[in-house]
Amino acid sequence: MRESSESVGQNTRGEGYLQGLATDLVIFGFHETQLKILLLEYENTGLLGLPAGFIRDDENLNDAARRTLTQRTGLGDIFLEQFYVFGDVCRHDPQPLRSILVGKGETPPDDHWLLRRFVTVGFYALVDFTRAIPNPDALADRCAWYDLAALPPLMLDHTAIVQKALDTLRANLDHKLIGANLLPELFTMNDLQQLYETILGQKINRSAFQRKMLALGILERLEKRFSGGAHKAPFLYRFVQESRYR
Amino acid sequence: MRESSESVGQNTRGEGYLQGLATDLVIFGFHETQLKILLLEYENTGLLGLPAGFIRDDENLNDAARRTLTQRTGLGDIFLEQFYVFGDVCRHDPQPLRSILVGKGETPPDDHWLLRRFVTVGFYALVDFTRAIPNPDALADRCAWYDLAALPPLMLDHTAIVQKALDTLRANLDHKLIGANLLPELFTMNDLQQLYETILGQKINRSAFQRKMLALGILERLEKRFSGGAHKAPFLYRFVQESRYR
DNA sequence: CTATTATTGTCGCATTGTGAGACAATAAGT
DNA sequence: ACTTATTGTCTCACAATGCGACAATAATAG
Repeated sequence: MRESSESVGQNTRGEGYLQGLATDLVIFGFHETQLKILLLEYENTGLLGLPAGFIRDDENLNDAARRTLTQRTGLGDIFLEQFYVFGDVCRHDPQPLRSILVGKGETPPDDHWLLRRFVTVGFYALVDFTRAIPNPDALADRCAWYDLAALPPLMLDHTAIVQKALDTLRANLDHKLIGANLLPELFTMNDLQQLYETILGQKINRSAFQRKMLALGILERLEKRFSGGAHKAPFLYRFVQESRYR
Repeated sequence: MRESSESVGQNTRGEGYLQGLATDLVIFGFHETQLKILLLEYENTGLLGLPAGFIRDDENLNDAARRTLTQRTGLGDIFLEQFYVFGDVCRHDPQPLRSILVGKGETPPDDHWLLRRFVTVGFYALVDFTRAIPNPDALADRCAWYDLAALPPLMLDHTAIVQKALDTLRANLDHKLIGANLLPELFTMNDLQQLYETILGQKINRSAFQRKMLALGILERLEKRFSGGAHKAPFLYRFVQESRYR
């Protein structure tokens, strides 16, 4: 699939896209007891930022966000949801985008559409770390996972956007089936508990957690696992089919 | 205060406003065991719709929504929060807006900015029914309360927007102090319970509700009331100061 | 092959939260 | 004074939760 974003730089008026509106994606992954998010690196500028996207004239807002998600991860059928709209005037700072365009060898006019004020709709996504294939967009040089607990400074207000996404994730932990989207197909009860502890940032009682998760009736217990670590081999679990993806 | 929206009709290019972005407000009130919302009436067209607003070039998104809220209700210091962005292409239908402009004696050109596609940020507000003074905008003829349980057909996708706002209200009922914004300064425990029952659409056990509310420590009990109905006079309550408004 | 050791699955107990009913207190009307 | 309906509070049963204890078990050490 050809990425239309290849042209957003040369397309100085942003023709074919909604003006002044964008999406910012906080894409969560989970690996080795760490929550991670995908960031884009802009090498000639030293800037780091969230994956972002624009909305085509003839495209639904949510579809635009999902298109961007698929372009960055190679995955389509995963959890993705709006969480907040960032619309303060003080967000507007054309400098980072100008640096990025210049770093790409372009000389953007002062009224380039990407240098104007943008309102951005924040989305957060939950992806299986082992299945995602990070892929930069036309303006970025790399796309890579970063540990949420040791996040470097981000461009614009992206740090605040990440914080708000994390708050939303924590608030929705009980209601939505978050584990089903952040864990691989098969996992142990300990994997699940470590995920919850990492998201909430606090310890959870082991037996109570196990009891509660099993009582929900959304887990399917398989045969035991063997190769892994020392000591008693735990069961493997899988989410029952209807519980994935919402 | 002069209402800038007086000019959005004649201002055919929408100069000074963000293009293609608007706010829609679901303003909840509570009166006589009924949940109500504010609607605008457009007399020459038979149309009904939610109060909406635009965002100035130099204005924060949330401030724009609050400005519109104040213009419609006369109230500023009340609960107001984003709940969803409606950005589907199929929302776009220039017909209702055209009818409204024509009904106002204007002849909008086909490329009038109000007839283009709009993405709208949904906000919901909680107001004290007894304090609000409904006030229409420049395009509407009346602004009035409508019973949520018997809502007439609304223009565009406004019925779906109201439904989504109600879903959000129910989901947030425990976390946010919703009673503090929908009830008058002083109220009885029965008032509070009827509000919760109306929002949730189901009966609540009386003693359990009272026990739980008192345990939250957010209520201040005053002297008894007298004049009201027959039978034992209930206590009056008030929310402790810090609990209002978030 | 046996003992050690750490981890897992499960159970029991104490505490807390919740649903439902009961009762006395009370304020208006008869 | 009596009736009646509503309120504030209590008790009881039951469910949910936090916390510790226990046996089962799988890899490793001797």
